[in-house]
Amino acid sequence: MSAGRPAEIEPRHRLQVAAHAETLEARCQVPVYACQRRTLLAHRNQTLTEVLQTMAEEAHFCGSEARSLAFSRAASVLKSLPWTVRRVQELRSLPCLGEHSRRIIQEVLEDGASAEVERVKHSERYQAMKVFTKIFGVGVKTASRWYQEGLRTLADLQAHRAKLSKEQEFGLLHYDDLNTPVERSDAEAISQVVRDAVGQCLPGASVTLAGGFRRGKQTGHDVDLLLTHPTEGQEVGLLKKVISWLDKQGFLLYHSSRRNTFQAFEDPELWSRSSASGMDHFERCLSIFRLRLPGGVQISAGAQKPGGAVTGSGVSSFWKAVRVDLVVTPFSQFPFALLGWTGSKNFERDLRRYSKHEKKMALNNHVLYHLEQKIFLTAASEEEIFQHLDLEYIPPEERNS
DNA sequence: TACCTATACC
DNA sequence: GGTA
DNA sequence: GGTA
Ligand SMILES: Nc1nc2c(ncn2[C@H]2C[C@H](O)[C@@H](COP(=O)(O)OP(=O)(O)OP(=O)(O)O)O2)c(=O)[nH]1
Ligand SMILES: [Mg+2]
Ligand SMILES: [Mg+2]
Repeated sequence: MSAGRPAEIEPRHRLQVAAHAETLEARCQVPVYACQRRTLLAHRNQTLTEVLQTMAEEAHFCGSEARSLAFSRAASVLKSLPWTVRRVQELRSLPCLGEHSRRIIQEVLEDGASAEVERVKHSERYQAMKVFTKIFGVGVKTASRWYQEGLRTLADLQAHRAKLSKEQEFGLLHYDDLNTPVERSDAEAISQVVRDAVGQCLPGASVTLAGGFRRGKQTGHDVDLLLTHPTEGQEVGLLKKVISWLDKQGFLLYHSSRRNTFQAFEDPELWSRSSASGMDHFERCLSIFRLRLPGGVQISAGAQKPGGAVTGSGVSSFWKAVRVDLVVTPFSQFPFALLGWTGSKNFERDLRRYSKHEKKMALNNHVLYHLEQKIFLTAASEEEIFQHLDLEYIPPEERNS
């Protein structure tokens, strides 16, 4: 003031929060692919990622998969940031955040909420679609058709006597259980039961907890388990035995096995499968476990659910239904299966997109193939797959993209 | 304007 | 059309 | 919806 002119700006003059964010923004060049980023479960932009995920879900409900993907990627980028976004300017150099995502973020930063997101959340269609798609066996198409027909609630479905598939019958019967978060302790209990089964069926075989729990999540929508045996070929036929053991012991409410006859392909473009030759390797089972609850615990029952006492809601059950995915894999493919089944889904998609576009390689749950050299790249661990792709290794806990 | 992950099975 |  |  006494000098009669603005002072030279020194670092100590800057607001620390903004300065910090700007420094980080300038220093961090956020990569476009999720598989190049480290994304922990706990992050600093929860409110913003939630609104973007709502937009992704709404797009999904409208059948706009590409739009859904775009909002989902935008959310994923914010999850990986080492700072809390406080001003929209901090988004300048970030990938996957375009006009629409920025506008929504700006609204939330300035007003605490986005009018558009609030409208979506309160819309009749969004709410009904959410209820219907939470039924196991019901996707957007079916939910959308029911909504079109004027149905809005689970009670409407029952009254309307809507035609249901076997899966949907099950999904409706166990609606509450299957939409109750699975606890890590539940996942561990189920893993142990499967370990016991596997120990009986094939000594030496292993059981590995994958999916969200391997990434460090405390709860999940299901339990993903990988089975293998260190001697290639020994795993053939394992799933059938394990299912039969579990069923005999009364652990299974439902199971649907699929023989995944995926085979090495001669023609690179033809990822052929050989149904002939009893060489069907990959075996999968989507099941619903009957998990015993510690004494007294109960989950409210919807319709007439066969889990304890009878009738009405708030009725005591002595067990709950839990979705369990079992996958048997030959030892040589185990690292690919583990990588593929650990997720997150965003991480998987970008691993595959990166492989194709940056490395001219094709990745799936079984193999990594070099499209030009026309060779399969073998791997004895997840680390080796990242090495083939010239990617820094990202541990499971940092794949929560 | 093309692309957006992968893909067999129920 | 739905499942991971 | 966002990127190349
Ligand atoms: N390639 C591919 N992998 C998928 C897809 N959906 C899921 N996965 C993979 C990545 C997931 O982490 C893993 C297990 O799928 P889940 O649906 O059980 O998800 P996750 O365990 O991550 O979360 P959850 O807590 O079970 O909801 O399988 C998909 O559409 N494509
Ligand atoms: Mg899971
Ligand atoms: Mg699963």
